[in-house]
Amino acid sequence: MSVEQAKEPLTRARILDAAVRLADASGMRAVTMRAIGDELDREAMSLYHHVADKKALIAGMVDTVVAEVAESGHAIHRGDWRSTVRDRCLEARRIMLTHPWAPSVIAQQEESPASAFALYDDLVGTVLEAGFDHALAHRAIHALGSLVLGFSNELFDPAPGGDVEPDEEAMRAMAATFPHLLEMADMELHAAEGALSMCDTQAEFEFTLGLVLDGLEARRAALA
Amino acid sequence: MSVEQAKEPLTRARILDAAVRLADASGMRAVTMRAIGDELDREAMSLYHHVADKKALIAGMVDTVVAEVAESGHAIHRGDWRSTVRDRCLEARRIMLTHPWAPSVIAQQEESPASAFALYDDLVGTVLEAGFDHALAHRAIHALGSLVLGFSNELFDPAPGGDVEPDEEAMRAMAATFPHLLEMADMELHAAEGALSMCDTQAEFEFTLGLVLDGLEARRAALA
DNA sequence: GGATCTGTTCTTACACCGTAAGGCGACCAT
DNA sequence: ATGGTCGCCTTACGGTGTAAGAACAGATCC
Repeated sequence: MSVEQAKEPLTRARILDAAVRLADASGMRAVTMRAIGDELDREAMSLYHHVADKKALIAGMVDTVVAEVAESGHAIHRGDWRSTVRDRCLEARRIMLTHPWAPSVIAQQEESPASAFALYDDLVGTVLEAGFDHALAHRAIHALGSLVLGFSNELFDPAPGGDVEPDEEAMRAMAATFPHLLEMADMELHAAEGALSMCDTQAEFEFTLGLVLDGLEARRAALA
Repeated sequence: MSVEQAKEPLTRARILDAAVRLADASGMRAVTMRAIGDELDREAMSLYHHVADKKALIAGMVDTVVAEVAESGHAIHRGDWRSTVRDRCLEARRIMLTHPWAPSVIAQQEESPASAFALYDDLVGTVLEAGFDHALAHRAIHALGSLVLGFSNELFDPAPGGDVEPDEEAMRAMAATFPHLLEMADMELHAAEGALSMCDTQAEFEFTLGLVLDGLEARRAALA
């Protein structure tokens, strides 16, 4: 019996890690105090010594993800502001896609996660140096932030893989009711050449990011 | 006893209405089957005859809000595509603000709400008529959708009213760690002249919407 | 009239959730 | 030894979604 090795002690960090892992694998529904406890081979109530309550735990999960985004910035090459900011946004999105639960959870937070400050400070520094004034920098932050957070939420992907054989009758009814939409879907599906869905979300994200960056550059040039 | 008037019968629509009302007033946490039942003077289990389960109920709530956005379009004046689309987006955002729970709940949906089709069909029709090709129309949809959904989620509002007397010491530490951010906050707070927060979210939304519309117009002009 | 059927509502019950309250053993300074 | 602190566990409670079936209403047919 004395062979039993002491269990790794519980830590806030280990708890948040387990929670994030659970959410990544099985969604937010699976993140319960008891499930996290199981993951770490402890009882649910033991978590409360390291985390105030579930709300704090979720805030911690958010902070973990935002910190991951902030750190991803340290690796990227610093060129002109446009490509620097572009790369950061692409990284941020990539990370969001590895944590599909994150955007909607972030949207529910009532306080900014602490690690967001470092992220934003860096971003603001980059654009100020490029000649943005403070007002434009501020707006840039909001524009880009909402883009990264909003784009994971696809409200519109009418043909998500599954329906191999679309119901003929329903299709005809749809075509009558939503002529433009069906026409567009037709063209885009044809252009996609047998892709699973008509939406290539990555391309659409990059397109929109381009729109926003172009617009910011135009405003910056107008300042000078 | 015979004076008792028959209770209004339960309906899917009445249930969804009550649920939305509850969420608007007290947040999603308050939306429980029992609470909805109370609101309608029924038992919780009675709801299940009109709604498959809670997931379906929430999908119905989303559909109600999206339908509200779709209908808000019927009233607006149809001018050039830019102002038409702009007005629709502003209306959509206004409606989102009356249902603060909606964006994060919409983000969790795995299927497009049915009423989104009418909304998008109308939007696609507007821009096609203005000379967009199908690919550009498709991207426009995604760009604008993510804007409306993403912008309610403010990740960044560092001074939200409450802290009247910011801790001097903490302030100094922050200034050392996040110089650009604090400088910007200073300038913007001064410019806002005693506003509650440095962020005027409506102005920031309209700014970003302008960026996106400008960009789309440039792409459209390049097609011709 | 009564009997039957059909669709709605209510009763009861259960498993699971977050977490309040307090107990128990291992360490550590006195 | 002794008392204190720290980390973890046990028990228990009220609230949640919902499965199963009973109770009730009104329409339909004899």
